[in-house]
Amino acid sequence: MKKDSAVTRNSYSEKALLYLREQIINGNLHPQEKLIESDIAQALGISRGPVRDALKQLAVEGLVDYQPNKGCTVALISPRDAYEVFFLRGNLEKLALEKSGCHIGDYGIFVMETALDEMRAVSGTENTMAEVNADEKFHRQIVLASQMDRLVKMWELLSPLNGAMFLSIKNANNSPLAKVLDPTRRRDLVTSHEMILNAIKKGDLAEAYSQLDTHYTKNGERVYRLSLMNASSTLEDTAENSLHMPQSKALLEGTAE
Amino acid sequence: MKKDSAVTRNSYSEKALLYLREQIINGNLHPQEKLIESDIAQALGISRGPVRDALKQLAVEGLVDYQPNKGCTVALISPRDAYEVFFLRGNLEKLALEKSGCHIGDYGIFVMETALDEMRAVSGTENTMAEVNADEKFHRQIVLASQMDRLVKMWELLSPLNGAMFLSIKNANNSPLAKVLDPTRRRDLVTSHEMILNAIKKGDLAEAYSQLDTHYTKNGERVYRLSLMNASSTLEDTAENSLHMPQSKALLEGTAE
DNA sequence: ATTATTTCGATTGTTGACAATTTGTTGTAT
DNA sequence: ATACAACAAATTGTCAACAATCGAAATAAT
Repeated sequence: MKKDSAVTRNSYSEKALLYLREQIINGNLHPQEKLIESDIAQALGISRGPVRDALKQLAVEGLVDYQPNKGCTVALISPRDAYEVFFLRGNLEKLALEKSGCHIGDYGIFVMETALDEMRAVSGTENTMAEVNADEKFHRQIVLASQMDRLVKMWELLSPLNGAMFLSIKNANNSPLAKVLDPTRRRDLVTSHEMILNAIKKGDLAEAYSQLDTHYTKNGERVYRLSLMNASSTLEDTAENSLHMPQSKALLEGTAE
Repeated sequence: MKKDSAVTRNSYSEKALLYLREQIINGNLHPQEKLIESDIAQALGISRGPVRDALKQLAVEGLVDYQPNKGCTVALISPRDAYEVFFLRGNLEKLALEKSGCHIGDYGIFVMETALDEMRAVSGTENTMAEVNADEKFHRQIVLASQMDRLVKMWELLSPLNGAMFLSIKNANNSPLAKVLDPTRRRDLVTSHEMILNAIKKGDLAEAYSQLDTHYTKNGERVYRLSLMNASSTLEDTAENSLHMPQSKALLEGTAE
């Protein structure tokens, strides 16, 4: 009777949130597309209330733009945004490492290696959602080790956006140019995480900083290149869309060494 | 102010949000006190919908704890939480300074000096809310100079909690012990900000870092001492505090001026 | 033809009622 | 008395209808 697991027993608000978040991250809903509460509610077979809750949460996460009395649109993630998210995520993780003294603990290490295995497993497939989940599981351990609740919460707030950009990289891979880049990227996904983990295992804080920097810097550059392709191919975009990317070389220098 | 139209025409959700946030920060609502949607709605003369929205937002800000199907309580801010908020705020500002190359701009400097004047003005009074506002105005310029929207948003998310702790410091000043500490604190409020601003004016990034660190460290230690006092004095109030919202039948309308 | 004004449709903001869930209470059996 | 089940009260979650607002088409004015 009471066996219904926590997942099945989610509230409608939660269901709508998960549904919309996945739809956005998977690219089924396109940037700047209008999100109409009644339509979403009808599609999910629920009423507008829970949908409104979900949209507000998504607005906090930055996946959705909200304007009072005007409604929500799927957020258009500019190269600038992407840079910021990677920069913040990376630096939050560096702060977490500092706080934990670069000590994750046996269980944490175990989880990270499990996540690495998952990355290797999906490395050949097209299952981007699995990639995102593995990546998140890996990095989450770094943040959790800080034992700072607010830091974790803050980091989690950036995760959906991070996932969205993961996906946008994948979508760009449908273009011919990207096909070439893809294998490189997939290899990097595994190896760069391996190098991070190794540094942490050694307890080498400076090295871990450095690996985190290059990891997020690479991602930043990838998204930047992607945005260029998008800009040239599809979007006859408005000027504010293509905000110039900051110096992509020293993307994350921060307090490292 | 001149934003009269904007303020007056705020949505009920926004009004409820501002009202509740101020009530919590001012200490009129006590930690762990249950927040019952119907009561708040009735007190404000509106319905539960907007109140729910406000509570969800407050939960994101960390001023309120939310449990599904159980409702909201005013967040109990532990010394640990206080430490984390100061730590994060300080480090976000350091990141911002780094990004701006420690260059705030003429207007920014002007605003910061204005904020400093406000601090000096209220230095002798009991107007803690004014202190909070001035402090916020000062530090916000640092963050804005980074020109990183996400960073600003993230920093703003911490502001309500920061304000709440400001206030809790003040409340503790009602105790006899704190009376001694108070003048010191008020002097520090001005001087420590002066030192931060001077470092920034010189463009001395390292010095600014250092001043920010000591500033937030001092605040952290203050809140920590406060928590010790609270623990010893109000020992028995953990379990059953008052349950209902006392005053303010129509306090909501008071926003016009 | 262009600009200003009005109307109207679509969408969000708000509400009060109802359903589901949690919590406290009462009664019963051991 | 204690533990446990059924019930009752309080509170949150959801819904469908209504009101307020925005945007665009239609109309009028210059």
